[in-house]
Amino acid sequence: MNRYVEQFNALGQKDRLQIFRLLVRAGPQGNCVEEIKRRVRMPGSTLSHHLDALTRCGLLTAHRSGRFIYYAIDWARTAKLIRFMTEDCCADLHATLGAAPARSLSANHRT
Amino acid sequence: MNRYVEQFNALGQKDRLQIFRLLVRAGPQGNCVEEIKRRVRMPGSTLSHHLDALTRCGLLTAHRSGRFIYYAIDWARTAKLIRFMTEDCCADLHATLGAAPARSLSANHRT
DNA sequence: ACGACAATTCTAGGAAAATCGAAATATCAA
DNA sequence: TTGATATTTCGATTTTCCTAGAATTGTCGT
Repeated sequence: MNRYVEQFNALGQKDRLQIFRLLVRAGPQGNCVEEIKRRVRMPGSTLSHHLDALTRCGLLTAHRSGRFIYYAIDWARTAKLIRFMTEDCCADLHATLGAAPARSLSANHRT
Repeated sequence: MNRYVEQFNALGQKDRLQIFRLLVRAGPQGNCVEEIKRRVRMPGSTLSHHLDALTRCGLLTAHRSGRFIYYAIDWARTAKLIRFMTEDCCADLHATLGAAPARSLSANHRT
């Protein structure tokens, strides 16, 4: 579960979520840092740290190709995170996704 | 999208994720703070801050009943977050959820 | 080997978050 | 109204995160 904490934490930051979504749209090849930088506009060192955070927690993969390093979504891990949310974490919700049942929370204390 | 950032961020902390999962299992009634505290074991003031964070970002609802304040999952909002992950954010994955397709990222540079 | 380019690591300052004891607020019961 | 219980707010400390310039590493072309 600690892995999930780190992943949620990685996505819980404006710039990093933006980067993540960008790479989702980039497809399996991903994008090199230069390309990402062109789109999100931030200093290289800052971007590098964000990419590192996303990679360390398993959301992205990185591989070098010549002078470029390509970052791409790690689909296996990402799928696991989603599964965690829908099945493990939100077991109850799983059945009612989208329905959002009305709660009835009036008179019930246990004393 | 900022709402989602806050929500991911809220879940990106060990204790808060634990609280969240606890409340998922607690069902629509939720639990009062005392009950939660008995299970997660942390000082009241710390717990209170975590509950506040989870509530402010829309993941929980709170309502008073006598001396107790019950916290429960906000299913509508939680469902929205999951939908964001599966549909909006991970559009590509949406089709292949659970399959975790093998990536082929070996020899493909664009230079 | 050298110069240019891609990206990371180093370093350090500032901002934000986590923590928790103590004091405050709210509700109930007698 | 007093005392007990439930929870939050206040205040202060510590830790963790974000940011970004400068220095560094790795790779290519010539």
